[in-house]
Amino acid sequence: MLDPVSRVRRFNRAVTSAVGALDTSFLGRGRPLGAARVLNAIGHGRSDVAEIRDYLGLDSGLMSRLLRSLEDDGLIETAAHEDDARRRVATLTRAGRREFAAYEALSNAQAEGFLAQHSQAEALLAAMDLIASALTRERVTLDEMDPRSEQARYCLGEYYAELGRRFKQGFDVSLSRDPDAKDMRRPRGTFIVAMSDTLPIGCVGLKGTDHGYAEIKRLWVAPAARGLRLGRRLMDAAEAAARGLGITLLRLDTNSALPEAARLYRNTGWSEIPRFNDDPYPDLFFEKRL
Amino acid sequence: MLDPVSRVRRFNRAVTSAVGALDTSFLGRGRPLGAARVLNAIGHGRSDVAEIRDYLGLDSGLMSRLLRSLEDDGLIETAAHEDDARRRVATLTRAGRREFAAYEALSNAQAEGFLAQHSQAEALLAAMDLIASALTRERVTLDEMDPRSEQARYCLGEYYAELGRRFKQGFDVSLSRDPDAKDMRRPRGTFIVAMSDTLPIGCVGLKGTDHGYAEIKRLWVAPAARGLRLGRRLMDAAEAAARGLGITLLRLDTNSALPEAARLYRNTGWSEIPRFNDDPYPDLFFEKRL
DNA sequence: AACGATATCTGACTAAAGTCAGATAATGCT
DNA sequence: AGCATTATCTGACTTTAGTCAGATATCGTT
Repeated sequence: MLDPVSRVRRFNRAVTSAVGALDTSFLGRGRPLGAARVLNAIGHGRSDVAEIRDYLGLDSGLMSRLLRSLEDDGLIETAAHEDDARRRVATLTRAGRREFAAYEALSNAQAEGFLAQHSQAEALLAAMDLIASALTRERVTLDEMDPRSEQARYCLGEYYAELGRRFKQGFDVSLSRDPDAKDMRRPRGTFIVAMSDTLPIGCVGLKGTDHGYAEIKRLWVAPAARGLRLGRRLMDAAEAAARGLGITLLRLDTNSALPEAARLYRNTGWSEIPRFNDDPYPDLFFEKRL
Repeated sequence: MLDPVSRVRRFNRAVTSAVGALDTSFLGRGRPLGAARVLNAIGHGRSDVAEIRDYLGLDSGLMSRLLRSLEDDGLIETAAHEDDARRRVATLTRAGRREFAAYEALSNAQAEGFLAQHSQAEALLAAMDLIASALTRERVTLDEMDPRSEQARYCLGEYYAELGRRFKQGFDVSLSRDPDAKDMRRPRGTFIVAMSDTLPIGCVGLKGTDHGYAEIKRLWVAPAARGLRLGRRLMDAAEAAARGLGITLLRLDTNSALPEAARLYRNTGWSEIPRFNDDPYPDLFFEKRL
């Protein structure tokens, strides 16, 4: 009754019946599931018909009919794409926005109801994040973003908070050599955020310098996404970006309070070097030639 | 992007598409999903037709047709129920058992594959247990069981292991006043196990004594099921059982290293009393008059 | 302008799931 | 024995989802 496979299967059973209930809640507004899914995809900002079709995995004939039925109900309007008249874009009408809002309210109420049942919501949410990340593992995208973007700032905030917990003396960004955002933008460097669905779950910065090397900074993976080898993927992406920018030498600093990071560096071709800056926090320094 | 409701909804999206994949894997054997679900329900020991219908939420006409199609394929046999000839019971034929085993193998392989992708399987399993318990919360049953049953012994083992972790000096059952199994059986007492699906997730013992009171022993809730107010449900059930046995006074001992337990007792009408035994582990003693 | 590629739409289909009104037979109760 | 109730089955439907082969219009390229 305790072997791992049984536990996964128990989870599958629990979730299958819960999803069934979720689907029927989508049916609560007298519309077949397929049409409801298309309406919601449009409401969530997917306007391109081909994109929706791809996202929902629908046949083009079926997709076309679902669009017609939503159009007949006065919920959406379609028009030719402005750059390419073969493609169509769908937008919600006023009635469609109302209907979409009703679906959103249903979904939110359902989620709130679930949370309200549970007295330790934070543990439950952490577990949900972990599982959602594991399930969407192969759909995690690594996107170059501005280090000042909302997603990047979220990652950095979590990163600093974690350093604060893990360093005995805490962590104060202002004492550390905080990289300038412009050093982590092309062409000097870049900043990469790992996105799972709409949630940022990791980041890494490539910071250009004037000393003949670039630095890797702010490598972070959300607790809920650990174990998916995302750190390695982020490092690979940062190195690839560095190569693309013509950078041939990378350096980084880290702290022995973060042993999993040092392990990753040692396993991926980095070698330890003497201290190369006077930042008070790091006590380990690495270099890698590309 | 971080509010609890969004996190729940992200989980729902992740799980919905994963369940879709799980469903299509069930289609891998050239049988419609409905028939496959009925076959699997029978394979998992649900023989009563009405019970399967209820479990899968099927219309009686549809159910009947699915049974016929499985019968035509030679996978099941149906017969009248021995107590009530209106009801029918379904059993797998030899070919049906083979087919069911093939589905089981598919499910197991799928679960194993999922675990293998993840390098921190234990954290993932703990998260799955937690969520499965939360989702099946309203389907948790409290069953009176023999304290020597497999489920009871599993709970007790976990309970002792947890005491070992939480007490500074560890925990050795043989030093404690281990209640005799027969004191936790009717009519002297009882033992109640909380079952979620097939997994025991909590227990409590009611131990009869010859001193004019009964004792509550071995209250335990699995870590994955905390926050569901299961401790309170178990205590309520134990008190109800005590009332049914004509018991009017309950006592229990506990340890201040288990603050959540003491909080529960104080909030549910128990009052602290002086030490009433010489067990080395407890340092807090409670009493409740029914 | 011609031509192959692409995006969508339409018509004609099938499979699966689900609904509903009886029919049939067994049961429990008076 | 009579009668309402219950469990299942059957026939006749509808809805939803999905498939596939063209038709139509547009695009990019030559």
